[in-house]
Amino acid sequence: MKEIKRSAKQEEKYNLILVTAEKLMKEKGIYALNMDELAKEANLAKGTLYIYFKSREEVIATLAFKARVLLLKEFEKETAKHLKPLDKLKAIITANFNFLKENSLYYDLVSFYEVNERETETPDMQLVIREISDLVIKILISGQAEESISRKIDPVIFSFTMWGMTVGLMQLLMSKATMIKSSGFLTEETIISNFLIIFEQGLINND
Amino acid sequence: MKEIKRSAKQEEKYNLILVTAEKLMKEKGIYALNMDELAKEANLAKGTLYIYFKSREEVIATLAFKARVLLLKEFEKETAKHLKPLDKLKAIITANFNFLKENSLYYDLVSFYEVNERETETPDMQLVIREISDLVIKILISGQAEESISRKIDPVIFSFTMWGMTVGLMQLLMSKATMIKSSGFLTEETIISNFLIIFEQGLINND
Amino acid sequence: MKEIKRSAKQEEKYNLILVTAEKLMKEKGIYALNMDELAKEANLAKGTLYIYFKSREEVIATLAFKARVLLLKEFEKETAKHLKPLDKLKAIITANFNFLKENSLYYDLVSFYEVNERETETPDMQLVIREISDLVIKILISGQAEESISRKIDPVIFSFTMWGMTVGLMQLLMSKATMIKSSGFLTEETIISNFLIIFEQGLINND
Amino acid sequence: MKEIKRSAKQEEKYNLILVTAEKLMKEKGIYALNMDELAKEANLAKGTLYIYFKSREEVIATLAFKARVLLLKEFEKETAKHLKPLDKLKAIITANFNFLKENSLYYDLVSFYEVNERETETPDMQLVIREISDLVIKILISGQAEESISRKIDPVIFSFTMWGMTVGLMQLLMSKATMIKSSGFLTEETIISNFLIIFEQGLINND
DNA sequence: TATGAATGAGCGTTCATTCAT
DNA sequence: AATGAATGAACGCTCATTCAT
Repeated sequence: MKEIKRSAKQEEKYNLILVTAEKLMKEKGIYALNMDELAKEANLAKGTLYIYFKSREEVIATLAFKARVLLLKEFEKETAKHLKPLDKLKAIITANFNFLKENSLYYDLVSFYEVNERETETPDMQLVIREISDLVIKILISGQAEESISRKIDPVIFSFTMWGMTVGLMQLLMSKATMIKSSGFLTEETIISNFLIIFEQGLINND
Repeated sequence: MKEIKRSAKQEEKYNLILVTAEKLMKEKGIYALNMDELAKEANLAKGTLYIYFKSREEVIATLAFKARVLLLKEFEKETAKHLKPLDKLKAIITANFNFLKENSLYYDLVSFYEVNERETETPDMQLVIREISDLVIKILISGQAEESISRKIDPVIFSFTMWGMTVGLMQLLMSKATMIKSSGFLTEETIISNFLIIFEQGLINND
Repeated sequence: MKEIKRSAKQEEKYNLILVTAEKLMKEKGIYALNMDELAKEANLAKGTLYIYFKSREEVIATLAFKARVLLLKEFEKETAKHLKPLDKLKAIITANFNFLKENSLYYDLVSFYEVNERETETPDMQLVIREISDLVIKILISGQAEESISRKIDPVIFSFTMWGMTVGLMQLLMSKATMIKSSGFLTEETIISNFLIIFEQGLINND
Repeated sequence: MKEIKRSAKQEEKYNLILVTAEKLMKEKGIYALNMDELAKEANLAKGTLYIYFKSREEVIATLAFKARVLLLKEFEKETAKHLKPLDKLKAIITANFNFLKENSLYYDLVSFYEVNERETETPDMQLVIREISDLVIKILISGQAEESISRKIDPVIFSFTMWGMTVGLMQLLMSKATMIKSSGFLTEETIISNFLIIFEQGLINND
């Protein structure tokens, strides 16, 4: 994605656009990003945006890509801290949750592309998802090898399932954030820990 | 929600708008619904739409409401077919999946209102979600009473968790539908059944 | 203007429309009058309005007519209280001001038709203006006859001039009402009395 | 008000819009100005209008501002031609009348903003009115100083009164233009001169 | 490369009026 | 006479994209 070599100055401008887009989206949401405002906020001409990005869509897609990469890095970092496969998987879920809390825009971006089948979903982007998927698959296989994780679960399918249910739960946490806060009973943490209980229980080998 | 009595003719027109909106959204997505096209496709004047619906938003909200009600009904019907709590819960997930397959727009609408905190989310609409939630809670409690389901799981939190992870998985199934089909390995059915294994394992009482 | 004989019931409905229109215009201004709201507020079908009035314009025109008649009556009543021609004229200006204060909508309506040359300005309506004009002319002539008012002033022209400047001043009073209140210096009363000084001085016979 | 420097070409387009708006308003009235027609008539895309003006309202406000400035300039020019305060004041009224005859739209615009308390009434615009007001106040004070004008009249209040009654008279002249012409008796000139007689008589010092 | 003026299709909504019943 | 559903032109405004300079 735009891996053409660029001068430092160009690189800078490219990043400026991205950073500014991020800032604006944080303020008003993904859909509200608009090229006029983006240009003005970045102190660039509108036309310039179109030199660096083919379309508004591409700006968003690029950011979504970055978000995924960041998420992947986070997963790699957190799983590395644990030895047991199950702990690694739980670490992914926790990392996911923390990432959401600290980068809710990034999370929106991940979901945005998850929920809608976009034409701009480039090979690059799919690759990252694939890597996340592979990470999970490897962990699961190793867990089955050491017999801590049930062999009933297919690793490839599981990586898919795990991603879906985790993202779904996070989305719900976000969309119901105010409801949760005002409930006086639910907290994000208890919801997550309850989920982890089921999740762990669901995976362990009982034979 | 528009439960004012109407003549048969009016009812017909009201439904015509809804059906047409549904059709258009199926073709192009929820966001793409636009009043010009809706009017033209329904062979009505644009102004007529505004006799039956206060706004574009209300058209969508009405459909979303219908979708939720339909889903609730489906859940009630399917859970009634089973006796064991765990089977009831699994029936909900399966019903969810089947509903998705047959009414993918409706499913989009459910998620749409799930993901975005809309102002048009009326008490009516929340009530339905509440009822779905209650259905799950009751099943879980009865499962814990008969000791088939682990007491580690909080019923209220679980109803929340279950909804989030299920919707998330369904969304992923939808957005990756073509990918799944072309994988030659994954099928929606195997994904669901794998999920059910984890789900069941995660809930059962091991004491 | 709609002087066709009507049954009492019809007359009642006709008046209901007018009264309701008046009420709505008081709340939101002349321009904001809208037939939907008018029908709903009067508990009539929209079509019914068009039985009694040819158009929205006619509703407004009718009310403007009533306003003028009321104003004329007021002038007649107030001038009758005085003997001296100059006092009569001053009474008209004061009456005008009081009328404005108590019936600002009616005043708006008078100005509305004064400022814009409407096609709906019917002979009836012009007649009332003519009568107001005649009232002023007669007073002026009598003042000139008794030599209290300068003969330099042409009565017919004066009736025109007086109407223009008075309405103009009243309009300004209305449009600058908040400014006047907040000035801490100007009051409507001092403005009027200052005007009356000039007015009187301008008319009296100095020979 | 849009005093940002612009290229000649832009200035030209800016003026084109204003000139076209003026033309259209002359044909159909202020209220009838509409952006579609304006764009078409000016051979510009609708969006282009919104580059130069924030809104329809701003187009009108800009024209109204120009009208006021023009009027003020006219007043300054005409008053400068006279030495005696009373002659200066009469010159203002005459200038007002001539301005009206030659720029009836501009006059409408002045009244438009006079009659309706608009939100777009910016400080700039108020300043001009203020300057007109100050011009009158100074003349009156100098007239009182040299004892040609009655001290009974408060200068500040008078500037208000004079503006109201003059604008009112002009409006009436405009709205009754056809009636006046067809009367065979009234002419605009005799109306104005009659008004001036009263006006002068009303102000002079009789002590 | 950079600019930013220009475009114009598109949008949701309003509302005076008509007309079949 | 009375209804109110239906009409559809009209409106102000937005914004992603283009392109001459």
